[in-house]
Amino acid sequence: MTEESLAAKAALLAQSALFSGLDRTVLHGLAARAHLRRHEAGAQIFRCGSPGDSMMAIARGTVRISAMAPTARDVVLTDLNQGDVFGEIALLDGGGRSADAHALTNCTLLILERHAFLQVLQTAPDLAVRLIELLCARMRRSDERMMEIAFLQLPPRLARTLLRLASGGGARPAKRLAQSQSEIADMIGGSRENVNRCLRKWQKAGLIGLADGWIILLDPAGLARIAAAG
Amino acid sequence: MTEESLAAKAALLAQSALFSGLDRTVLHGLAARAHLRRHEAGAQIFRCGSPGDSMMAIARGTVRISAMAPTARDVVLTDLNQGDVFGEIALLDGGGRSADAHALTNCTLLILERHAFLQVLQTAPDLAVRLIELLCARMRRSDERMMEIAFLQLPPRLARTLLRLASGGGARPAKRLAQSQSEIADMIGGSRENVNRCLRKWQKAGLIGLADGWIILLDPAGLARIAAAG
DNA sequence: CCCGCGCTGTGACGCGCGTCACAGGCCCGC
DNA sequence: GCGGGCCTGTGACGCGCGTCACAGCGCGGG
Repeated sequence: MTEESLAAKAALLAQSALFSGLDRTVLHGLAARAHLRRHEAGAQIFRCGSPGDSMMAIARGTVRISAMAPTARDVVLTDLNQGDVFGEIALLDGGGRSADAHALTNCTLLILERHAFLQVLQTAPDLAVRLIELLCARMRRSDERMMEIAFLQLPPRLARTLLRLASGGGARPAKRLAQSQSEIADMIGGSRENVNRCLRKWQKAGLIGLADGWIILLDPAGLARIAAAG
Repeated sequence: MTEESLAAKAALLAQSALFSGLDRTVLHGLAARAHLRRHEAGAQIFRCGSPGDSMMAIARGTVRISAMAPTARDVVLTDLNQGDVFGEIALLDGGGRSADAHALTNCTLLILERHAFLQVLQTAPDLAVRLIELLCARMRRSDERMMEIAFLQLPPRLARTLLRLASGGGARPAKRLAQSQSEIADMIGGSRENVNRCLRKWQKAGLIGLADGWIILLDPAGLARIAAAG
């Protein structure tokens, strides 16, 4: 392994929220043990249940985490981009993967193996604290998601998702969303048809615009009102 | 604070999976900073959204964690007993409580404040690793729960819950469950009426027995088959 | 003793939403 | 230009399940 590739890997690691700002020696310790892997668009990265003894940080590209129902339809849990990290749960407790991951675009990942990672973890309390924070954040998102699914009807779930896509995705509140209606349906665990009906109703009400496959948020406050309803 | 109460608190802490087996000095460090609190049966311990800067370990009694819908009905997330620990998420990241907690029975809790806990955490890598394991386990349970809610109809959810109550609750697979049908309905996020209908159907099919408010598991394998179905 | 209250047990009804079926528009490759 | 994708758009239908309404039952208290 050359010095350059080591520095390059360290730089890639430092891009992710989990590792940024860590001590240089820790970063280099991780980088020395990490290796790169590429996946083509559409390729399976891992599947739910398979043994997982590594975690990944995304160096380039986007990865979709999804879960499959025993029967047919599956739900998109989240899409991850450069700097995001995934697969850490299976790595940490040595269990199987709890979801599927596949590459949405061509992408290159930094792979950290379990035993190597644990070695570094022992010597780096900062890293442990970061991990704890990461897991807490994951817990909260997961809980929130669960509440949504358990309590909310389809329209409020849809409204929340539109607002989330608008604010979370781009730099500042984008108002135009590119995702297809069936993609959105998968995200909220609903059917494409009902998403369509709901969107058209909101279009007629002037809350959103639909044109060229774009969804344009005209009245975010109105959507927020729907999102808050039972 | 007397020596006795310190040792007593340390002993109580050591009962919980999170702290058991930790270094004595760490345990005593935690115990010195912990204090006891009692709650009467039915009392609210904290509510969702309230600022949380402490975590609790249960010294005695049982605590119910539940989440309320914006509208009326609320779901029981879990019931915790002696040795279990809760409220750690809010403590760790300083955010608000993500659920409600109230005392099911009279109970006494060991309270650990945020700043005190973080102090100890800095100096105890073992504790950090334990915490990471705990959070991973929570994540997995939470994910599993989410999948259940998202994908399964009421009958398989009910079957899973019966089996879980039977195996998780007592020493070895208890076959008689004491919970009322409305309690079970709250656990699975369903209506009391439908739980009843489902149970009676299974009774007629010989899978379970219903007598005196007890639910008796006659054919766990049969229930498992239902639990596995879509 | 009787009233109230919490539990169980059942029928009727309605709504949300998944599913099927189908039509039209757009784009890309042969 | 023409066929086959993938998208949007809509009507019809059915099922699951929540809700309402009500009846019987055991138990503890005034």
